Amino acid sequence: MGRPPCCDKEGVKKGPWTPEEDIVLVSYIQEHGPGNWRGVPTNTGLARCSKSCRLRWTNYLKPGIKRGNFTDQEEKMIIHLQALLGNRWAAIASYLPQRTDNDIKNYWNTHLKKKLKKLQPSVGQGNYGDGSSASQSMPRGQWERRLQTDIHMAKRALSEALSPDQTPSCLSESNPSKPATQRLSYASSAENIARLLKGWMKNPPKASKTSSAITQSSNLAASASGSGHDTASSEGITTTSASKGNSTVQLFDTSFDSLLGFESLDCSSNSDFSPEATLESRQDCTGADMPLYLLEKWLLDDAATITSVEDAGVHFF
DNA sequence: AAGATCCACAACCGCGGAAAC
DNA sequence: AGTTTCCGCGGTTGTGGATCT
Repeated sequence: MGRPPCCDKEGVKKGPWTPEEDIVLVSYIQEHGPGNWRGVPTNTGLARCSKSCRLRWTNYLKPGIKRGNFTDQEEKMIIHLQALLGNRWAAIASYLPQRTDNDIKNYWNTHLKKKLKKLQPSVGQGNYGDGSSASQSMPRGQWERRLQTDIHMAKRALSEALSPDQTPSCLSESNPSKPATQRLSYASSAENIARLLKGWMKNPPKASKTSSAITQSSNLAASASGSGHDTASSEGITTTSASKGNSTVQLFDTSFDSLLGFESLDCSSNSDFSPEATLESRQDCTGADMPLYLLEKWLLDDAATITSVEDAGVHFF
């Protein structure tokens, strides 16, 4: 039995997140780290359920997330992995570290499904249908390989959990003098928020009280996230003066003081934080640029093959 | 120009597994 | 051992923007 809904209590806000909420959430996570989601709403004062907070973080605010514009490489990878794993988006997402399961799922449902249907009229009968057929009619050998994939995921998660300071080498090369996790984390959070603010600025809410703070904040976020790519700064947002007596402003000053702990994170000076550069630099260590036949081989072959592929210098984990 | 329809994506919902009690 | 609680996952829905009529 599943548990009853966690968010049926009164006063829980639903719907799109506002920049204010994002800032509060990111600020809190910056301080306490992700996890213990139940405590997030109470500790932050957010009128959101814990689930919503977790979702917002994992799907949107979490550092290192790349959004939109799936490359051909990514697309092929998703198609292959979907055929192998079925609709197990979290597992698929683990091979595309910059993409969230939700993003992949959406992309599959909105783009790839149709694309494959066009290409293969008999798609419903094969592996490239909706994932259920892939997993349900999975032969035993393939099921075992799937299990093996799960084990690899678990191993990876475990090693990450056991070594919080350890990050993939590609992420720590840009500035060896600072903890890579922190550097990437906050820079990317700001980047994500800046992106959000960009959209928000197009249709700012009527409450002018916060808009000046947000405007200021967006500039801060934009500056923190570096320049030259898709951020609020590229939209030509002007800085407006914010009244220091305004409590809202103070809130955001505080939030961004906190957030801009990452102004010391050196992200602005590192042009590699542009989405494109980040992708490229990461591909070196994620295996995203790995030839697909190797990937398939790796997924389909037995453990010995995995070892040999890794020995050849290809490391997913 | 206005309304209808389509599309993409963010967010919600409910379930299952696992940990905590 | 049984129950409750939490987290994560996959399916689905709602909404806003884009396109079409």
